[in-house]
Amino acid sequence: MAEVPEVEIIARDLRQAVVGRRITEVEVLAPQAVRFPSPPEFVSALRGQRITSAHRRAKFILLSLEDGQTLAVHFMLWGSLSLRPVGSERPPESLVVLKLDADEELWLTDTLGYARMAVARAAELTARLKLEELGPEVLDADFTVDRLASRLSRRRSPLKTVLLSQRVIAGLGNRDADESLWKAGLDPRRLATSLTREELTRLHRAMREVLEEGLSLRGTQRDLFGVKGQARHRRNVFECTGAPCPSCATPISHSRVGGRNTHWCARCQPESGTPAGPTQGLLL
DNA sequence: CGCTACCTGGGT
DNA sequence: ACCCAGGTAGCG
Repeated sequence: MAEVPEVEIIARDLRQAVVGRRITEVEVLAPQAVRFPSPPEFVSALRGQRITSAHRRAKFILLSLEDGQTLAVHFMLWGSLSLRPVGSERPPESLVVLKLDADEELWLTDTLGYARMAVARAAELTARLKLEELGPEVLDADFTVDRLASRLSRRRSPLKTVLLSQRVIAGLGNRDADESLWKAGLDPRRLATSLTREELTRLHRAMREVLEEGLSLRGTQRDLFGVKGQARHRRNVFECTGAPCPSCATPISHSRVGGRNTHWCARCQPESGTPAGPTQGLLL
């Protein structure tokens, strides 16, 4: 439920509503949600700190603290952050609660319980979370077709598998990878190294459009304030197995690629040859 | 590099 | 009663 558009929306909300505020209390309700340091050290590292900035890198949210440390948050599959007035009823899936200036609370919630937080000085955090090893951000202005081409040339695996690796390219999750490949008219099972220049151009454009659209609709989930995003009904292939392709009406195929659920249109995304591609189709 | 564990709620 | 999940670390 938490792909890059959803994470970016929360990061933007945090920049607006949480930066400049002070963490006055910390409650660790689920100790496994704190990656490092130990939960008691985590609490004392955060307590009293003012939050000075909020950024996203891949699917991490990074909150800078005034003493130079950084709080990292990762939602994994179903995690989220919510900002609510003190006294609001906390959902049972709350993992960590940060009280802000005595009047609001920031909740890390996750029904699956995989979401994680970590605190350390920037250099240590970068090393332990391997942030330097992450690939270029799809949404960055300097992410060019050339950059995509050189990143994809590094691994001989199925396109879908390579696109999901944040160490190759940072930006696509399972849903957005399937949607991007559909828009680009590319079979997810093709070797990542096999794309022509024209196909790379289509993929580059599709990836950026998919993420931008998700952002403009404010994601599929609730934002920091509990408002639902509108992107959830804008899927063309993801979890649409058997439904007609929006471009050509062929039933959408489904299988596992690299252990992940994968959905595509066998007609618009042929294994080889010169596809028409849904971008030249009737819809969207 | 590909597979599995991690965990709980909701869907089948 | 199963089964499965939009992510990732860690293992063989």
